[in-house]
Order: sequence, then structure tokens, then C-alpha cells
Amino acid sequence: MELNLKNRPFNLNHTLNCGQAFRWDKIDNWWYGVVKENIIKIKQIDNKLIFFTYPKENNTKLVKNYFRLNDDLNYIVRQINKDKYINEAIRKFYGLRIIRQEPWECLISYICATNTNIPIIRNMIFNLSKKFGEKIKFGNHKFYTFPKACILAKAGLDILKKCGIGYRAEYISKASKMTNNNEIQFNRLSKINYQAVKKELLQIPGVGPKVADCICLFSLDKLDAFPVDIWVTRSILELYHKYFDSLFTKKISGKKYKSLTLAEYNKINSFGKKYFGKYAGYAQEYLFYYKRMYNSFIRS
DNA sequence: ACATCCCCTTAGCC
DNA sequence: AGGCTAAGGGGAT
Repeated sequence: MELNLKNRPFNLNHTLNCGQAFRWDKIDNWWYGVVKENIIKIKQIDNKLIFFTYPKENNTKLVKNYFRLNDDLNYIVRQINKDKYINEAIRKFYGLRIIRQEPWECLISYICATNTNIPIIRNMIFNLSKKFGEKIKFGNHKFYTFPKACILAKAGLDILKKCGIGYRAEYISKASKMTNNNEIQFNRLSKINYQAVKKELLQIPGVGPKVADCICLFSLDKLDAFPVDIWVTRSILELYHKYFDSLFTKKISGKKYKSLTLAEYNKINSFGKKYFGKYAGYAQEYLFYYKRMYNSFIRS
């Protein structure tokens, strides 16, 4: 199946490499991912996307929706392009789009994403899927769907821990039970505003402000959410310190990789939202990817 | 009501 | 070889 992007800016590699989604692999120049109960095999050639979906074939709707191809990216980028720093990130990673993930999978993924790094997060989610998901064979490759809430809700802590998730096992177990009990209703959450969604997400064990913001941004259409992780903190301290008092920046930079307090998180978070506006989430992702890439570059 | 300190798995890196 | 780092959160004080 072919999808002509026409003049819609999109860069598949940036979108899948930037660290927002953990379930994609590049094999022989094709990206493979599991989205809902489907496998997507996809590559980009100039302004064309070439893809296969399985088991439901030619599922253009799934691809368009997942990659948010209907977002007016040129307009969004114009809204967040406030200074030379973000401008450089936008130019460097032009075409990066926020992905619309499944809320349930996104919740568990970002509970896994605390106090660890992207390769380990990918492992945790793969292990959970392999042990508790359903196997799908596609070509010469095997894939696993993300496990349903009712399955994880029944799983014992000892079995969960064999997936390498450590202390997160209890959070995942409780979050699964809440989802399975209908205490968390994602289709309702996608319809209420950012503040209200975040407040509800914070009731889930293992979900603090950072994880809640990630779920809002990557799965619940809250493009104004501005997650603040270590990389965003660094880029704010380096590039935007003039918007904070020197006492604050000094305190944060002296923390040496210890986590932010709630007050500190909220201060950076509300700066991001105010400064970049209603598409602050897009700005966050460009800054995050830019800072992470640049730091790994100067280390190697 | 707030802030501070400490613990929590895992793996790659130096 | 042991400490540090990584898309942080929770609980005790």
C-alpha cells in the first residue's frame, strides 16, 4: 500500500527514533511495529510511505491515525518556533511527529520508564509482551501484541518480575487491576481537558507528574502536556535559564541527577506550557531528542 | 501543607 | 571493580 504525503512534512525515522515509542524495530530498511492487534511494516521514500498491515490488510486509517498524519505540522511548528534553539531542533528533525499510542499500553510503558533508559524500557515491554501477549507471525518474523489489562491484572508479582521490571511490578499490577475494574476509563479521559486528565492519572500507583504528562501527550491527544525528564531539564537549564531566578537554576543543576521535587517539576513544566503554548508537547519532543542526540554525540 | 532524604531493578559504560 | 547513568515515584520523617 502506498500513501502519498503530498506536502505534509513527515520523517518516519525521526518519529520512531526519538524515544517516544518503544515497540519499533528497523529490519532491512523496513520499520516493524505492533499497533493495537496489528503489525505495521513501513518505510518512507521521499514523500511516500510504503506499508503493509497484518492481519487486517491495507489499513491506511490505522497508519494515518497512529502517526497523526492529519496534524498540520507546519502550523504546529510555527506556533512553537519561539527562538533560535528550538528553531535549530525543528530544522534538524524536521518531520518528527508525536505518535498517537494506545493509552493502556502507553500507561504501562511509561510506568516502566522511571529511573532507567530507553534500551532497558524496550526490553521490559518486549518481555511483558512475549510472556503475556499473543504471538503474531508475519513474514519471517514473530511479534507479540501488548498484553491486555485482564491478563496482567491476574499475573503474580513473581512472574511479572521475571520480565525485568523490578520494583515496577507492583505498580503495573495495581494499574492493571484499576484498568480491568474500569476505575480507569481511557475513552472518557481522552475527552476531558489536560488538567483534569492529569489529576486522574496521578491517582494511579507508579504514575507521578512526568509519567502522567507522557501519557497525556503520547496517547490522550493533550498536545499541550510538557513532560519534564532529565534531558528536558538540562536543555531548559542551558538554553532557557534566563526565564528562571538564578537561585532556582543553581539548585537544580546542583542536584546531580537526583529527581526533581514536585514544586521544581511544576515550575519547569508550567514554563514550558506558557512559553511554547498549546503545542508545548511538540516542543518538548524536539528539545528532548535534540539534547539526547547531542549529548551522546559529544560522549562518543 | 510542604520539603528532604532514601530506597527502588537493571544493564551498559567507564 | 565499583560507581554512575538512565523519559521518576513513593514513603517516612
